[in-house]
Amino acid sequence: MEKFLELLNEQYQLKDEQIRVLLNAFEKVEIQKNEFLLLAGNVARKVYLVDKGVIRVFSDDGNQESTRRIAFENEFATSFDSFINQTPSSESIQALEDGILYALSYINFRKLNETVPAWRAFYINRIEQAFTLHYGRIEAFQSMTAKERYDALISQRPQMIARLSNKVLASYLGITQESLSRIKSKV
Amino acid sequence: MEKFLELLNEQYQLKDEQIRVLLNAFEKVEIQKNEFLLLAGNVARKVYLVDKGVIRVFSDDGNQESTRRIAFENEFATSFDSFINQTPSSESIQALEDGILYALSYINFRKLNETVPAWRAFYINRIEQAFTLHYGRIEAFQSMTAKERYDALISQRPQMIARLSNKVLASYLGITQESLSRIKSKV
DNA sequence: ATGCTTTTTTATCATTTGTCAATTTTTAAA
DNA sequence: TTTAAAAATTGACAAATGATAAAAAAGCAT
Repeated sequence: MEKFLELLNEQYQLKDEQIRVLLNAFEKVEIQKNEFLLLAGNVARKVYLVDKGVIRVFSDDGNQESTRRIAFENEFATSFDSFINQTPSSESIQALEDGILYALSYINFRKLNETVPAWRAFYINRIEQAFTLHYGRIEAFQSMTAKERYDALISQRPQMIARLSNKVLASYLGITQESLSRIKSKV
Repeated sequence: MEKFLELLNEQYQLKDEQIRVLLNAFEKVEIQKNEFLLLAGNVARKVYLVDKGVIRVFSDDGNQESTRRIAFENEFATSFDSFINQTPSSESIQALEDGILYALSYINFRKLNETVPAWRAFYINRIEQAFTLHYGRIEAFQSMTAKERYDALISQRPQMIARLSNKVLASYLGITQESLSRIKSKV
C-alpha cells in the first residue's frame, strides 16, 4: 500500500485521519499462481490493487478465452461492470503469478467515495485514465493488423510481452496462439 | 436541454439555483450536415450534448477513417482524451445530420464538477456507463467475426444501422465498406 | 535427473477480410 | 427533370488469420 498512499498523498495531501480510514478500507490478500479471485457468474465484491504479482480479467465462452485486462504492480483491476452494478459477472479474475493484493470491498469503495474527497478525486482520475486506455485498444482493433497491435504493445507496455505467456498474450490481442507464434517469428 | 434536465432532476433533485447554473453553462449550437465541430490537431474545448441530429467522433490516418463514437439524441460526445487533458486531439468531430447541440466548455465543465454535486454524480455515472460501452466493443473485437459484430449491433443499437451510411457504419465496425456490403447481403 | 504435462512452434488447408476495379444505385445540385 | 457526384454493390484475386494436427521445447513434480 505504501507506494499507492504516497502517490495519493502527493496529489491530494491526505490528513492522518484520512490515511487511517483508507488503510482500514483495504484488506491484504496473498495469492498463488493460477488461483481464482472471481469466477464468472458471481458478483465482483472487490476491486484489487496489485502490490506484487499479476492478475488478469478474462472471459471464457467455452471455445475461447478473451483476456480483457492485465494488472501489474500498483494497478487496480476488477470485473468493472459487475463491481459497479453489483450484478453477476461474465468475467473471471485469476492470478498469473504468486502475489500480494489489497482488496477493497464494494461497501468500502462507496464509503470512501462519500467520505474521503481525495479518494473520490483519485477514483475519477483513474476511471478517466482507464477509459483512455481501453479507448486506445478500440483504436488498435479498428485500424491495425495483429502484427501492428503486437508491435505497438511491445513499445507501449513491454511488461505485457515479458511477463505473460503466449496463450494469455494472444487472447489479449484477440488472436490465436498460433497466429501470435507466427507474428513473433516474423521480422 | 429539457429532457436532460428532467433526467438529472429525477435522479438528483436539483435546486432552482443549480438548474440556473447548469443552463448557463451550456451554449446552444446549430449545426449542418457534414459540418466539423473539431478538426484533428486542435484541442477539444467542448463536450457536446446532442439535442437533435447525429455526430461522430473519428480519426483519419490518410488511408482509412475509423469511427470511434456515434452520439444520437440525449447522448454526449467529445474527443475525450483531448478534452480531459486539454491536449491536441487525434480525432475530428463531425455532424452527420443537421441538428441542435448544447456545448459545455472545459472551463464550465470543471466549474460544474466543483460547484454542483449533482452534476459531479451525474458525470461519474456517465463515465462509468461510457467505460462499460467501450469495454463491450473490445469484447466484440476480441471474440466476434465482423458478421457477428454487425448482428449484435442490430439488436443492441438499431439506430446505428438505420441512421448511418454504410461507409460510417463500416468504419465503426472496423471493416471495409465492401465487407459490410457483403455481410448485409448474407442471410 | 526423470518422466509427465503444458506451452510453443511448425505445417497444411480453410475461412474471413482486404484490395482493386467496374457497375449500379442513390443522393444532391443545377 | 436532368445531370453530376457520392455511395453501395459485385466480382476476381490477394493477404491475413483461424482450425486442426503433429512435433519440439519448456516447465514442473517426483
